Amino acid sequence: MCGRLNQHLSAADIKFAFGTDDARIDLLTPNYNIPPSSQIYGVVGKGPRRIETFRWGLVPPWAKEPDTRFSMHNARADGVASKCSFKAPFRTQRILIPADGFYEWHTTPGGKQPFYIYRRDETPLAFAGLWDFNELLGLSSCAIVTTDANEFMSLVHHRMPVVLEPEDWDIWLDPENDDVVALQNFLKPAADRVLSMHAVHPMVGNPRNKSAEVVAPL
DNA sequence: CCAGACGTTGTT
DNA sequence: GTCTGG
DNA sequence: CCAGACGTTGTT
DNA sequence: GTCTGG
Repeated sequence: MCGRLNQHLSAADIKFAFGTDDARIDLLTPNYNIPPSSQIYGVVGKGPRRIETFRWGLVPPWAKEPDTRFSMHNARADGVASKCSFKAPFRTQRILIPADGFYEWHTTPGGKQPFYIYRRDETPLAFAGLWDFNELLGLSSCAIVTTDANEFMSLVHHRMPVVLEPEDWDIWLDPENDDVVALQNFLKPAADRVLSMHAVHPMVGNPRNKSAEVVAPL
C-alpha cells in the first residue's frame, strides 16, 4: 500500500466529516481512481481545521526539480521519526488525508486481483499523512503513512495505510504537539472490524478509468 | 571531515 | 528491465 | 499503484 | 536541510 485512492468526496463532504472551517468551492474534480502525483485534498490545522490541496508524493524542500526520484507517496510508520525526508514533517507538518476508499492488488501465481477497501461504517477514511512545502517549486506535497497489515487486510496484502479515528484527529493535527514518541503510538494498524472490502474489475488498474464503475463489486 | 543520499513497494 | 505518465 | 513506452529525423 | 557512509 497505498498507491491508489478513491477521493471522490467533495469539499462540502469533507467539511461535514472533518469539521473544517472552510466553505470554499471545490478545487478538485471528483475522481474514483487517483494515482500518486495527482493533486488531492488534505486536512490540516487544529481549531479550526482547514482543507488544502497537495500533490500526492512528498517532494522535500531541498529538491531542486519537480523530480519523481524524490517523490514519496508513502512513509513507513517505523521511519517517520528518523528518515531525512520525514523527520521534520513528522514533528510539525502532520495532515489527515480524507478518502472514500483505497485499492490493493492481491498478487497470486495466477495474476493480480484488485480489491476496493473502505470503512465498514461508510464514513470517510482519515489517513495519517505528512506534508511539506518546496519553495523553489512552489509545491505543497504529502505522503500517506503505512504500517503492517492487520489480520483483515493481510488477506490481500502485507501493508496498509494508517487510519486514524476521530478521537485522535486533534492530537495528530496539532502543530504544537512535538511529542514524537506519543505521536508514533498512533501509527498502528487499524482494528480488524474497521474496514470492509470487495473485489473489483481489473479496469481499475488503468488510472484513466476514473468513473464509479471501478468501485462496483465484481 | 566531505560526499552523497534523501523512499516505498514487491519480488527473488 | 526500467522509467514516465496518469 | 498500474499501464505503457522505451526514438530520431525531417516535413507539414 | 540533514543524515549516513567512508
